[in-house]
Amino acid sequence: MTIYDIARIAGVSASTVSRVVNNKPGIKEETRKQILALLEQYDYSPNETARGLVNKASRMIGILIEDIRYAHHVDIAYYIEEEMGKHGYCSLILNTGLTDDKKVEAVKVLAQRRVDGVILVGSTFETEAVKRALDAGLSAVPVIMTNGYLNLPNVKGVLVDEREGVENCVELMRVKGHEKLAFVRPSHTKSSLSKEQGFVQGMERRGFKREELWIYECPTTLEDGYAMMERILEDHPDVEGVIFGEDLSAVSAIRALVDRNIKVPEQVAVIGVDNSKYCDICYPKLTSLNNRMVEMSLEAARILFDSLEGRENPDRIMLFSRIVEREST
DNA sequence: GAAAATCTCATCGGTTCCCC
DNA sequence: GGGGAACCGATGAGATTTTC
Repeated sequence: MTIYDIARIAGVSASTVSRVVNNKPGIKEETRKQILALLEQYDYSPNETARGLVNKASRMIGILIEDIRYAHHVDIAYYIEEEMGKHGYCSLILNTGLTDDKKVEAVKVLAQRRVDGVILVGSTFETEAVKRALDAGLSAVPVIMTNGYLNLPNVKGVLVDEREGVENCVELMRVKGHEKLAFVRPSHTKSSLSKEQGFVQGMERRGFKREELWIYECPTTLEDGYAMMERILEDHPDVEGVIFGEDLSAVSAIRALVDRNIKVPEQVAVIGVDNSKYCDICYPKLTSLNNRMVEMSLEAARILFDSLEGRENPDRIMLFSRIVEREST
């Protein structure tokens, strides 16, 4: 059912139907009522593709996520999709994969789909290849990056100070009496490097030298988190606390400690990052750095909508993380 | 003369400007 | 108040031109 069909049935032109659909003035009340009744009767719904041809707007935004299997990525997509949906925007969510090639390909897909705006989830999009792709294909639409930033005129970033947050985790460990600490970063992203920097600064403030620090890298899986904790215990049996760059590995690490009858937190304390749902379903419950994923997602959606409506915002907005203490510290 | 390359135009479903 | 027509951009069908 198109406006032409409605127009034919109503005995008016398509332009008259279009005016009624868009609540434009200049239509006799009687005609408006008749057309509205027909729209209702035939359950008319406008063809957004056709609208997009004229308005040069698709009412669709793109959300790029590196790996949608991660719980906190799903959460971010959920909140953004829901928030943008309230403003009448439909979300196209793409799982880009790890490599630059795939991320660039995803940017091209969004450009082909003529999305009105884009949200990039995570600092892993902070690469030269992605920057070039955005500049080439999506320079005319607003792009919001969560937990990262690219220096382009149409890009804005919502960042969380995870460096300071992890530094505070080191301080919490000290207050709780845990001196010998290890840090496990999830991968070599800008965000995880920032967390590592927080660990280094926190430890240096306590008199440790950079080369003395126990820093590891571990993929974000249950198996790898478990194996990583075993390795740390093997390398440093006297370890008193471990800070993981994300929650999933930290939860596995607690399991590895419990399996060895090592008391958490009395003998080894554990802290994660993300403050995800995993924190409450393990025993003891995991202390975690709340990097404010929900607020960051909502803020990204708000800034994107502002940009689409022509309202200005700063290029970068910084949110501050805070520790949520549970039983593992 | 046949095949390939190139060009032209209608089509889709809306919106909006101009005019009666 | 309301109709007609141009227009949006990609696509494909058909017409025309070029090449071998």
